[in-house]
Amino acid sequence: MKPTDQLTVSEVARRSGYASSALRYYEREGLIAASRTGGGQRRYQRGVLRRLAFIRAARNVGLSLDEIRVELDQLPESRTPTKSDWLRISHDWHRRLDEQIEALQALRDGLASCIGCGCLSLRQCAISNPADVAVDRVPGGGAVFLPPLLRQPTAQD
Amino acid sequence: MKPTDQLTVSEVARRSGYASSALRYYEREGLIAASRTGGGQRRYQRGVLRRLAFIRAARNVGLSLDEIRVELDQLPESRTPTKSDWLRISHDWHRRLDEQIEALQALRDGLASCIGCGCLSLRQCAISNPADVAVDRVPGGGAVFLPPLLRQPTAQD
DNA sequence: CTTAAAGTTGAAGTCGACTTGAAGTCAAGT
DNA sequence: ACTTGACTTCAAGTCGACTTCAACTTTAAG
Repeated sequence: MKPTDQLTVSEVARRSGYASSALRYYEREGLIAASRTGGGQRRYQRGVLRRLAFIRAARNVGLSLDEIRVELDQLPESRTPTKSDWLRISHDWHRRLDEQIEALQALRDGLASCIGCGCLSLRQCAISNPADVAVDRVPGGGAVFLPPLLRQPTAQD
Repeated sequence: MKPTDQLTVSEVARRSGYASSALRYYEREGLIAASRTGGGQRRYQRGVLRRLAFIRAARNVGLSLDEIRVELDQLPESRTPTKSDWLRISHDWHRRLDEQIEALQALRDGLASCIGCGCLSLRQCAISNPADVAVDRVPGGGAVFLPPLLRQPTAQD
């Protein structure tokens, strides 16, 4: 096998769209791995690109790096996710997205009714008071939430 | 007029649902105002509750405090927003929410197609590569994004 | 062999929106 | 007058996900 799976940092950065500092950070966080040259430089295997695409996808869906690590650890080693792995995960992600969408729609619709009703005081306003939307707030402090911003798309060629 | 508009910090905190530290922070940031007693303690006017409700609503829609300050400054002084003020603002918020919803839907639908097509590699995946969704990225670094989490509802009585 | 580009580390900085802590002051009831 | 709880300020801390910096070292080309 050719040096095809001996990608340098800059190459992975370019192809994944992540900054090299982010790659180092992800490695420290245990999300990706790399071997080293004699001199101590990182060399990545091709598979890391798929892993990074997965990470970005998960971030887009709203998962934290901690959650992503758990998800990745569930796929033993570098085992390529099986069809059932992917089914399980994508179903979960789909559900998350649905929840986020529903929360936003409820908020938007509440706003629409506010426009109509002229409740300028916002006192009972569904927008400032979306209690029915943000339920499921876990006692411990966890929560149901809407996603952070949409991350940069992969620059992968 | 009775001391009705001489609310103490703890009272505003209780009725607005914001921590008193948050109220102090908002004051420093120029979002709300308070008068002082001889001894230097804050006394709020009733109107601050409406303002806080507005702030929470705006936060729920995804505005930053900076954006909210601009919005508030646009309403000269403590002028109660007129019908047209509110129409303008709520239209803007509605639009923002629609954008966020559309972005999430595109993401979700891309995910659905991924499940069907079995593109486990995620190479061309719409989820890791939602370029068409996150357009409008301003050159300067601004962006189009999805909202942060849904804030706590007002505890206002 | 030289050189420039690319890579290395650890520590510290950034951003937004607050919270926490320490140390001291005010307001109100008895 | 005393006590207690509410309040004050200013500085620093927090969280997540990275980025930036300084000071070196390795690699590859010429």
